[in-house]
Amino acid sequence: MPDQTTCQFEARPRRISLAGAHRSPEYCLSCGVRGRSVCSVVDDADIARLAETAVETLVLPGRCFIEEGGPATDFFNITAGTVKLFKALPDGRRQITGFAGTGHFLGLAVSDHYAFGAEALDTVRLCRFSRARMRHLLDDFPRMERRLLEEASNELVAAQNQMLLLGRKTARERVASFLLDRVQDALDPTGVVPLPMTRADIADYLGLTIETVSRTLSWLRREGMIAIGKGHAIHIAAMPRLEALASGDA
Amino acid sequence: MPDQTTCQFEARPRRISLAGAHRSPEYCLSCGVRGRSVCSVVDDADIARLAETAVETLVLPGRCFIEEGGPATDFFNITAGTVKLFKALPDGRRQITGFAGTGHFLGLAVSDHYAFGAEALDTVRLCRFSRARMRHLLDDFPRMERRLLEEASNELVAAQNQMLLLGRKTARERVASFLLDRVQDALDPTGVVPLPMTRADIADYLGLTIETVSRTLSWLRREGMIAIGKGHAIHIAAMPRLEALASGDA
DNA sequence: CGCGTCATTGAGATCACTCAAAAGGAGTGG
DNA sequence: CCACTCCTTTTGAGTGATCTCAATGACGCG
Repeated sequence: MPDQTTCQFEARPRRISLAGAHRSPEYCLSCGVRGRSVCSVVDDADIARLAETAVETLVLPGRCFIEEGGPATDFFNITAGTVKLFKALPDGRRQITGFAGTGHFLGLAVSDHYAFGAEALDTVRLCRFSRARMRHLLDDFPRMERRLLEEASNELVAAQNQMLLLGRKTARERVASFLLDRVQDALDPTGVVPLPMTRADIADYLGLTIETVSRTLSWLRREGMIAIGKGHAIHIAAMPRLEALASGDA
Repeated sequence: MPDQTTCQFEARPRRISLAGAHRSPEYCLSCGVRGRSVCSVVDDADIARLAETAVETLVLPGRCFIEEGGPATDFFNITAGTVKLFKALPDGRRQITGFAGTGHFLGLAVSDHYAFGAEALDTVRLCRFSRARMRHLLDDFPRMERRLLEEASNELVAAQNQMLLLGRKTARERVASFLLDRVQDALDPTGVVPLPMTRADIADYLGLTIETVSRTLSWLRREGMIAIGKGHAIHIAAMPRLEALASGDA
């Protein structure tokens, strides 16, 4: 079982390319994530610059690869898997500030210390950029900065939505909002929500307890709004009712 | 009395410069806010480009100048006063997502609709940039984009802190955190916190009710941690105890 | 002085939390 | 294949922090 208290780098880093003395750009060119991430703004011709800057890293489930308060040495681009971002209080209370999936960019910080921690939910693959190398990259590709600004803007909007949720919504509204966000994120029109996170993670994300999350999901099931399947998957049975609940119209 | 429900543009816009056919750059050159805002990255030589892009606007206390969900037509740079940013639910519940003061840049959004509303707390002066003009400005001054990215990063960190507060802190911890943030913001080492906002605003910011905010401030006073002065000003009497409370060490 | 708004304080209600126990699932080893 | 363990999830009962409702007090303004 992964130890949640020790937040160590248990990753296995290796260079993107293993062939030849130079790191090859083929990896980036064939990267399925490129279209969805900051990397998309770098042309094929310049991709070598990108490839030689990145280090591929694998993070095992439950492992922490960003330690809250630790020195901010790297930026990360997630190429596979899902991570949770969180902040903690000295007595152990936790708030998950977001879940970051494939294509997400992590580590934006003016300070030289990370303001949050990051832990892998499942096996996560990511590209790692040292701060110094990233700075050179941004100097050479100003379009990356624009793209990062877009991403940061989107995250700010999400953060504001989450503040509304945490500050003003009831437990039922929070869980409904969460499920809808997830189904949006999964781009699955059938209404099946994959939940790679535990009840504890959902609770820490919604500012609730495990018990309240569980009770609320049971209530949604009894009300016929969702169906709870095997293996952490939930099917949304009454989308309009759930949407009304999530937006507080109920 | 300002009507909070109608969120209209009650501002009095006028061009920055009134002298001559061309808008003069003197306004920006002598602007006391320039050093603290995105404008600082534009050299004196190029300041005319900046000046001709901005429109000075005055917003009266209690007036809304960004309507949540309305078309995102402009960006804003606050040159005087304080505004509150908020989101609302259909039934009237509100969450203030932040207070923005002099030098702050508003309106970052990828969407063409504002994700939040903004209302003046006191008389607010701001520079207004249309989206189209702003885009040209960013094309010409890439350093502005970098500066905006820094500002967005800082706001993200603040948003994450606020999520921790809203999701996991008690009422006492929230109020203590709020007072400390304010004193930090005011750069006043004497520990006097100016509070230009009402109890209702504080409550909507901290995810509490007016009554709880009031009760908690009274409790802090009884405990000797603060002194409540005239005219919405609070003096912090026991900084270390307040800090311990805010961080959850109590 | 009288009015409206904002802030404080009190009493009771409620939603979510805490504590506790049982049920469900996954992995391991006999 | 089953027994066993560990962990997660669910459900129940009671508590408590915060909310709601209500009244009073303080302040500014015409």
